Amino acid sequence: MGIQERKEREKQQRKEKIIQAAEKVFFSKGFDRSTMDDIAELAELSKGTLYLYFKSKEDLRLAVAHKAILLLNSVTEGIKTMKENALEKLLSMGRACIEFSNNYPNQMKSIMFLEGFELLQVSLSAREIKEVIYRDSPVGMVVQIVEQGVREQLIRDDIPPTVIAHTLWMQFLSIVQFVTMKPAFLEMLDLSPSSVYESHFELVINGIKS
Amino acid sequence: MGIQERKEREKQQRKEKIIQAAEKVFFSKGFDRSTMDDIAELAELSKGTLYLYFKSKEDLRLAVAHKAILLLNSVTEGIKTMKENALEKLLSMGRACIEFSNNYPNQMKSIMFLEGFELLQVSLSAREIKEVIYRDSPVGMVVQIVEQGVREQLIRDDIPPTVIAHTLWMQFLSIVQFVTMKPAFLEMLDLSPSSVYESHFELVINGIKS
Amino acid sequence: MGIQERKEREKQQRKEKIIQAAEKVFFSKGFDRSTMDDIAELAELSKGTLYLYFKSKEDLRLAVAHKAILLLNSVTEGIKTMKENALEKLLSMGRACIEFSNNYPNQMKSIMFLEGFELLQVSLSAREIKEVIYRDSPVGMVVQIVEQGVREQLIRDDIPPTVIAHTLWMQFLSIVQFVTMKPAFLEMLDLSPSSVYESHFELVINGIKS
Amino acid sequence: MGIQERKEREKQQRKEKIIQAAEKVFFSKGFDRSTMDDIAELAELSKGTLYLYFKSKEDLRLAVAHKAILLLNSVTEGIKTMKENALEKLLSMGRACIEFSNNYPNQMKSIMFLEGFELLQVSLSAREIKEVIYRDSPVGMVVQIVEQGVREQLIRDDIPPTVIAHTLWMQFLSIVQFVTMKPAFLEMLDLSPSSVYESHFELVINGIKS
DNA sequence: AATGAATGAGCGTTCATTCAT
DNA sequence: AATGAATGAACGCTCATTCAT
Repeated sequence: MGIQERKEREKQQRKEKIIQAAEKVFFSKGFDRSTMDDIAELAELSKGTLYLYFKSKEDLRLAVAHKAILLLNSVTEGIKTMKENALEKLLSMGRACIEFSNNYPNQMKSIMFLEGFELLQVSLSAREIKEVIYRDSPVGMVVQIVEQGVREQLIRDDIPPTVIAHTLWMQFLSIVQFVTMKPAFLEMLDLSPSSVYESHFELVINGIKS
Repeated sequence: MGIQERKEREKQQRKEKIIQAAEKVFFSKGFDRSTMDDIAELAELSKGTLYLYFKSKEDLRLAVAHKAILLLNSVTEGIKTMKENALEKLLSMGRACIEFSNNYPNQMKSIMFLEGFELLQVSLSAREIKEVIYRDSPVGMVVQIVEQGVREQLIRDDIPPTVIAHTLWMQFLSIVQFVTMKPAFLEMLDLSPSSVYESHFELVINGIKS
Repeated sequence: MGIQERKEREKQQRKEKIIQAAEKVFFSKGFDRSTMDDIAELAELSKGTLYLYFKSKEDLRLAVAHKAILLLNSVTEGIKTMKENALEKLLSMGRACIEFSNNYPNQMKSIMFLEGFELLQVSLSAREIKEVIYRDSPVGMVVQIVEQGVREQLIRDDIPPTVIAHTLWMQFLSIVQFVTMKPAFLEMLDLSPSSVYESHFELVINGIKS
Repeated sequence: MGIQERKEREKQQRKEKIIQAAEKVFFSKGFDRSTMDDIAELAELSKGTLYLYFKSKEDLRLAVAHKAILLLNSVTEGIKTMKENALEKLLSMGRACIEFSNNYPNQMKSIMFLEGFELLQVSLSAREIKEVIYRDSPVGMVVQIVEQGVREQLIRDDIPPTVIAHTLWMQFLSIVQFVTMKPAFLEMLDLSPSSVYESHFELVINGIKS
């Protein structure tokens, strides 16, 4: 009864707490430089306890990434069913992602990290990557919107929608990365993050119009 | 005299040999997974000697990246003085970079790596980053070309040239990263690298036109 | 009453179940490589429950050994009251032990283990050793038989019976150990276990004759 | 020249020092309970240095055992060429081994340990065992002496010499084990080690006479 | 009585860096 | 200048034991 449920809930909370600690550590020091000790200390748990919830550091990395992707999806989900046309939807989605990036910077870094560079240096099988990372990747939604845009004759049809969508997504991630990871450059160039984002959208939307 | 010069030359050769060894090791195993032993063995020097030429592993990483950037610059340098218009120059530069990426994949990874994600996870001071990495970054040339394009009224002037240039460069790196690091996806989507690159150029050039 | 007795009986059964699980685990993986988790899982009990019945892993090891010794005693007990002379009894006892070793190899290993080498590497007080291990050791019976043999003038009396008995017992254990733990050598030497055992008996009986 | 030689000698001395420390630790606490930290501390070296000389803990175990066997061989070697008959030689060898056991108790324990119980729980291939442990095992010499005894018609020929030799050797080890590891029992039985040894020799020599 | 979550000391091994030669 | 032996702080992970429920 209630007691069972409470226990289960506490277990989930603890798991969540570990994931949150791992997020912070992974994205302040990088995955390889993070230690299970760091995470345990931040989670206010013993190192041994971590292994009660996650079978390895790699497993924890995966959990961190998956959670971030699900969170981002929950934020962008509503856009799918909106009455907007494809170009407006892409813009909405971009802005939603940026808002997400402001609200949950660690999670955004996590997504970039896992969709990004280090992927092939990781000891994940291709199956695991697809299952865990890409099954729920936001890029899927981008593909759908681009396909809608081609049907609406708003988006050029001379390039396959999947290519356009992946290109857009990668470009978007790169801009977020730029803004997030190199604030010093923005200052140097006397630019605000939002102006960079809007310029980016302006450029790419312009680029894909039919 | 001659003896002095020979000594100096030999010193440079040794330094170069170490950098070459480090390149190979870093980009076959990843930076964190590379050991100074690996590098020393490949350089046919003792581990202690490495520290005569580079004060730390991080310092060696920097040297590797800098060399790669200089090499890329040497490849793109000619474009600056060509008779082409800005849009043609951007395309030329993009294609030159891709050719560079094919000819020197390790060096290209190095550039992406150092201009990319991990940068702030690294124990470099902001000064060092600017000095070593950005002083010679290819993005400087992109800025010049975009400025030329604005003068030629080929490129939109409603967004500052530096923003356009950096956006282009980051987008370009993200596409190279995508093609290089995730070949499995290209296969899945039944796409060739060159078609992805050309689509990318098509989109972004279209996007920046005035 | 009945309820009390049933509870007591169930408690004993649980204890026995734990010992059985421990036997299996200890003798398939070795004591040090066995974990309390292994044992708990096999006993279908929680790890914490193990500590209700045994105060430590070492305590459990002792219980396992003691049980094995009692079992061996039960097998050899009948020999004491037989009508045979001492030499015949020794042979009978040796053969009974070998049969025991075939029927209960794990238990035999346990006895060898605990009477053997590792003993002093174990955190047992001398008192505990005597109490638990030697109080019921089969060597006691060997002493009695040798004393009978001396009375019967079949066994030499120039060496104290206790010495002869312990020597015989240790030699016997060493042979069982040899046969049990190094089957590869028997194969190499093209020998069957039983021929080794019979040779051994032949030699030692011959050696102790008066 | 001299400098090279000195370095080499110091290296050997360090290796030897590590082996000596390992011997002490292994045989006071048992192999599994011994830690590389223990050994490093006793050797007055850092733990890392241990791995400069031995690639793993297991490798160190092997070195300890091999050294002990070689040392024992060096002590018994002279017996082979003596003018004694086989029975006298066996006695000489037994006494030499006992003297060895007194002078080098750790090494003797090492031999017993490695020829003894734990052998098959060890992650050594059969090849390694033969190569490292048995290639030089003293049992080989026992075989030769027994064969001589059969030729001299002093030792019974109804049991194959190899069986007799291995049986003798195992019995001998078991007695040494008894005396070495269980001194409390000797006290309890009011026996001196030497009387136990002599009784043992008396019994087994008597047993193998033709 | 029974659980199982939590602990934390400890393990074998690695490797960037130092330093005597 | 060059070496390579030595260091020691980490690392990911394990597991006997405890204790609140």
